[in-house]
Amino acid sequence: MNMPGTVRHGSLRTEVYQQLRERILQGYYTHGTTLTELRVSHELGVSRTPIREALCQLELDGLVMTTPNKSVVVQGFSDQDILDLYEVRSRMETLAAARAAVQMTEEQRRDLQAAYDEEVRQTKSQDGEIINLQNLDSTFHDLIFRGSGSKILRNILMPINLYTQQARLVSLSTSGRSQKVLQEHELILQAILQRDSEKAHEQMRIHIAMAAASYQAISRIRRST
Amino acid sequence: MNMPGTVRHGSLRTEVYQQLRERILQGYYTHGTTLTELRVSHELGVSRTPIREALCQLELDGLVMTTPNKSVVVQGFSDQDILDLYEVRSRMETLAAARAAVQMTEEQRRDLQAAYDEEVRQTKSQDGEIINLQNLDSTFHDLIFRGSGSKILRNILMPINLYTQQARLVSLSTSGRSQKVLQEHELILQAILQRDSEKAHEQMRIHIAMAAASYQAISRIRRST
DNA sequence: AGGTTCAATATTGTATACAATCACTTTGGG
DNA sequence: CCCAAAGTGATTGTATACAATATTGAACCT
Repeated sequence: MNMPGTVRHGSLRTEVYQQLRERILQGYYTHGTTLTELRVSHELGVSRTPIREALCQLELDGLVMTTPNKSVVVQGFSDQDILDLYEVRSRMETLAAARAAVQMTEEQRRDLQAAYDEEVRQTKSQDGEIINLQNLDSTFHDLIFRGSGSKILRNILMPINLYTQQARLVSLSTSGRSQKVLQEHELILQAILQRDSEKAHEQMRIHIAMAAASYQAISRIRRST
Repeated sequence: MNMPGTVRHGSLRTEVYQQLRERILQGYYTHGTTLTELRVSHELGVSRTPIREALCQLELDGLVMTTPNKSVVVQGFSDQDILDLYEVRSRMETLAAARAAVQMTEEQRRDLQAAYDEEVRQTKSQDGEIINLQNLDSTFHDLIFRGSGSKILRNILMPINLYTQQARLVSLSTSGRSQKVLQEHELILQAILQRDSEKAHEQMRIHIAMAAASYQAISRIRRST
């Protein structure tokens, strides 16, 4: 991939995978687009091999559909899919938070606190880009389900967390939402630090319900225009 | 893959993926085993290309861990992982069942009924192999989360359903469990056919709790021997 | 004119060749 | 004798060549 100046983390395959995922999630490749290996290969400036491997992974994510001997077609997420995503997240992340409150190591607790502090800093500063908040939000949730001590939960929530990016971009760009996210995160953090499973569960439920409502409100407006 | 007489469904990649997944789930490749591409390539009699692609997918499933320029190492599932799996399934499949009760089309309802009928037939007949019941059980659950109308739920539960195979093999081999599974499935089926979301939710919760308890009891015995 | 067949072309599926990287051994110096 | 460093073998990462399959379009028949 022709990106001089950037350092390659991991293999080309990984990079292509992330690149394609981002392009689908951000709507660059829309639903129904057929991706021929050669075309993508030219677009990204690498050979077909890493492209194919990345597409295999996207297939498992459900972001593309592949049928043997045919080109892969982009699936993407509809607004309804995003809402379904919140429904699933509500059930899974509440579980993760409840477990994290009990299971997290001291180091993981410190990391979570640090992630929250960074969120506060970025939100206060005027040069806080949306993209930063997006990533910090993502990291906060990431730390929690990593701290749940459940490999299964981690495996399920990791991709879901990525998909949520699409919704975060919309959600966080509305005025006031980032402030609210911060408050909700604080309550979750407190509950986890206090090792209060039930409270962590409940605060996470509220947080995700709020996020879902926020997204729904915006997508309704967007659709009517 | 040198399997004369067998018809190839889909590509080599898919077949290798399924083969490797099965081998890991059935404990042929145990936790910590390093899989070099060349070795697997020789074992299955295909070139490295489809092997690599299959390994990419297994990585996303969390069944193997890959680090750049190093061999992939098998992760597999511990007993604790299996129990965590039931915890997740309980939350996700109850949701799927509740949604399916309302969302399923008439055709999907007929298919579910047919799947249940087949389970009854196989359970009654003496030549009912465990492997058949395993697959029928899997199919029953598959139909439900496909009928939930949520792409996200489907994407999450499909791999989980596969992983549950490992637990089903253990669980269904205990005397009486298959009869109980049948009864529980009947109650779920009824609730869905009656379009009773709450009942479907509750019956699914009970079903999975029973399965979890059954697995836990067995794994405890197995560990003590 | 419309449909069908067959050939040409494009695209995927697989194998292999080559480059980059890693792990291990062995050799040279202190 | 021990440690360091280069070299060697093994293994992954990438690219490309070839085979199998699908798609397209044009010519031919009805």
